[in-house]
Amino acid sequence: MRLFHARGYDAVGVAELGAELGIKPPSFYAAFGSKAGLFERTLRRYAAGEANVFARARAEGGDVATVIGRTLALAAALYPGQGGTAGCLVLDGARNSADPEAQALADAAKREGRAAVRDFIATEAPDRADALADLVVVTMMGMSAAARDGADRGRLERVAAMMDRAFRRELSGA
Amino acid sequence: MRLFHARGYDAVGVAELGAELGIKPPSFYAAFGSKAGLFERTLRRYAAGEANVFARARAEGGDVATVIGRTLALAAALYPGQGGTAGCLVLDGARNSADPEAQALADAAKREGRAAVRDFIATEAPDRADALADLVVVTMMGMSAAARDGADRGRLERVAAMMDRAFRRELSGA
DNA sequence: GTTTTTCTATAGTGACCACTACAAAAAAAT
DNA sequence: ATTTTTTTGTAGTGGTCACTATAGAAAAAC
Repeated sequence: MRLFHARGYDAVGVAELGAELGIKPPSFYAAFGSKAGLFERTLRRYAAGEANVFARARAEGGDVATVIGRTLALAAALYPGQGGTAGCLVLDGARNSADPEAQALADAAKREGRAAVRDFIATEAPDRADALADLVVVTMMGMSAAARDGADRGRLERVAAMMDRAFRRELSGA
Repeated sequence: MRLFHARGYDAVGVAELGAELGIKPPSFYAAFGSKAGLFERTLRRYAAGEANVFARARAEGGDVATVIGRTLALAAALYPGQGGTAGCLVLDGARNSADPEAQALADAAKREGRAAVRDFIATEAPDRADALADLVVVTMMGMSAAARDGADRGRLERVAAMMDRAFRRELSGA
């Protein structure tokens, strides 16, 4: 997971993935079927863990604005990463990949994440849920890209705080 | 330029670039020196043309809030692209590239663009210029990523309009 | 202890990568 | 018209990619 997260799907080879796991290519293919097979598992584990900042924010309760603000703050804390694993694996892991299978897997994970945010927002603002979900998703994509380009936690948190205010303002009615 | 923009630096080969230009590999290397050499030229042409939405927005005049709002609106109109060339070449062209030279070239272009925005914002809000520039850059990165993932012009313009309001609010003093 | 089965390592598959040596053709110069 | 220079196409360089055939080692069954 670390390698995919740090360098993206295409830039890491099967031999290197095997070395990280302590296995050789034949065992790799016996275990995962293909490079994309491991990527799919990796995405699943990633989205099921602490990287799902929206799920974590929602678990603590609160109204829509509170949960979204907490989501952005958690993303700002998470995205700088460590050991080169910056940004979000789902949002940027298959960016510019030449492999359509990897793109499709990441795309499905993104759609799932966006749908969860959209449906949650819809509980308070059903007719503006799409627009507000786009605002949140675009913000998270931007924060992930900025983190990948070296933005540290302080800068991301500053942006997250401004976006929290923006979201509250938009939610409460233009 | 079209190929780099549509698929990213790594995913397009020299043979294919030559075919697009109507030349064979040896002529390609005589003309550009290397694949990264063409990428550098491509970035320069891109940033010197209509893709530099901030320069275009600034050329029309107005105060900081007006120019930034116009910048975001122009980006929303440009980023959906055509023929697969979605998003911004500078912001996403070398994303996840395995070639450090391509990354460095894109990085330099990004820093240049951010500095221009920052310095412009500093003419009205010198002590908040960094934070506000981050807000603008993160927004544009997010819009570029969203466009690459298939967001159409309508959705991007909706986000741009909300971000315009957010920027105005932040600029006028939290 | 012998046999059978499962696993894994070595080594290599063809395909594609950025890049180039070389020779033929076109252009320029004398 | 001949020579020199530049340009270009053919073909191939070593390297790396995802992926696999085969054979030997470990483990399980009897």
